[in-house]
Amino acid sequence: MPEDSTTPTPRRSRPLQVADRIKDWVVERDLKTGARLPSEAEMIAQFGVSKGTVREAMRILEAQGLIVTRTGPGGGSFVGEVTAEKAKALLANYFYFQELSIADIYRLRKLLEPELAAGLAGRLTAGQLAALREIATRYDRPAASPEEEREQHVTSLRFHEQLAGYAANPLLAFCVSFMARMLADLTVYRRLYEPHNEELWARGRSHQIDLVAALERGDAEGARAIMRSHMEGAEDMMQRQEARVMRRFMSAR
Amino acid sequence: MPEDSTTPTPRRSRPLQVADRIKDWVVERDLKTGARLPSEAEMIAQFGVSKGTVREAMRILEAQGLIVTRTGPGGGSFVGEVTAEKAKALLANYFYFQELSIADIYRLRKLLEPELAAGLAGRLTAGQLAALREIATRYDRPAASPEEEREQHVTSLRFHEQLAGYAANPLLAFCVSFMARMLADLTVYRRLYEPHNEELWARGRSHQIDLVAALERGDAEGARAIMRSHMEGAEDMMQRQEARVMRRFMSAR
DNA sequence: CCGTCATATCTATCATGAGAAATTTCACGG
DNA sequence: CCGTGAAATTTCTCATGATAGATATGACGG
Repeated sequence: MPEDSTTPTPRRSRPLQVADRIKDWVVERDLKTGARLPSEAEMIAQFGVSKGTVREAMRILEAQGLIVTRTGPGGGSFVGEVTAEKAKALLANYFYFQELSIADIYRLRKLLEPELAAGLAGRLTAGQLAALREIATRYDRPAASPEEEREQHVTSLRFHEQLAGYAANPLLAFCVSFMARMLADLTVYRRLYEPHNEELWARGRSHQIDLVAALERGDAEGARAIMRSHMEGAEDMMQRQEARVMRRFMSAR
Repeated sequence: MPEDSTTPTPRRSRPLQVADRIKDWVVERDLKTGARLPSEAEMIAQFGVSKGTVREAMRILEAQGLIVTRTGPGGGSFVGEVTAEKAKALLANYFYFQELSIADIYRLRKLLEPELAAGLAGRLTAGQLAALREIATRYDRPAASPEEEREQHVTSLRFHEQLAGYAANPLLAFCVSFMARMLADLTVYRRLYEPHNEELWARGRSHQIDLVAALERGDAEGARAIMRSHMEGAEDMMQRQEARVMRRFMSAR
């Protein structure tokens, strides 16, 4: 790898240095989620910096989801597992600047969702299957209003997020779940002249129900085929609408 | 979506609130990368909080890659595009806790890399093709030592990152590039009894060279096939070694 | 013995002000 | 015209103290 020796060493602020040392400290000792970190006062003494500097370092780590802090007796800072939610929010900030199109997202969905479905065939518990069925059947009639239609769309994406949550492959799970999240955060401007397509709605719904059945009977290739078809239908539906990604920070709130 | 009304309102610290308001401020005005934010003093007045609180808010936004700050006259805080590097580092923190296996990563690589290659056929400039060739031919002989072999492996992954950088689809580009990065950060413990497989090395190298040729002549399906084959060979190579993901924060340094 | 509520205590949180460090600007001398 | 250095400006760091919130403790009533 070509080392850029002309880099002017972009000065590393003290809070950043402290944050780095704490990260190293955690990794070296292989501290697990929930492990206690030194108190504010101890860090001040340990690193020889002021309280303000320590606090800024803590905010940095907290913003990345690496620690959590609590006040009160027994309080302090603790190693905190980065949640999928947090990771999605942070990653969404990146795509805020990237002008991502619906087509871009669906190009990946069409590759990943069928693979996810196939991998889940015959591996779900009765409870998981029931949860999926509950979501898939939550709306049993076509949307009566644009608001309701949007609600149904979000629910449908919830189905995919739920499904992703069951995957054994964490990377695949995250990618699929992230895409569903991005799509749910779209602002959809329905073309007024585009009539609501009831047939597409019915197909999408039965796809999800059929998919759950295929998963239940362990039919991997069937599940893959259904999902592939489902993705094509969904993309069609999105493309017919004039959808744009809402340009905003998802904000990790 | 089921709203959890039992959520005990997990108190939002003042720095977090200030960070939120600044994000909203940026999004509302649709400020672009490089746009100037109010000075520390102005924010203190604007939000009615102390300097420390404002600074903590800035560190939060900075940790997420959303702003950069400079000292001196004309200095201050500025809207800062989240870089791919930063996004990868933040996301890597998530997988630090997830026990990701080589097989998990390759399952996605086998799906995405061929697609990426196919989409690039006939779309690269002479300069881009030359850059790829330069990386692919950087090592013209089998590795003589374990260190050299690891170096070659990292260089090979650089090839894929470079390729991803040319993709038109930002999501696909990011996923592929991220996976290459994760693999490059692996700690590879070569099995001592496993002899270096010279044939696999030669195949991998010619794959990359053939791929560039296919891309140059606009042969999408050829590129896809070569990449698919290349992925299978690479996975084989990784699996033969005893590789584990290094458990560490990539630290966004 | 067990639950519940007030209270004490522990901890992070928030505020203020002084001074250091960095970086641009601009005047000055070569 | 160019380099050098002083001044101005902005964030950065430190120091200290007061405050608020969460938890544990213990008293009290059932």
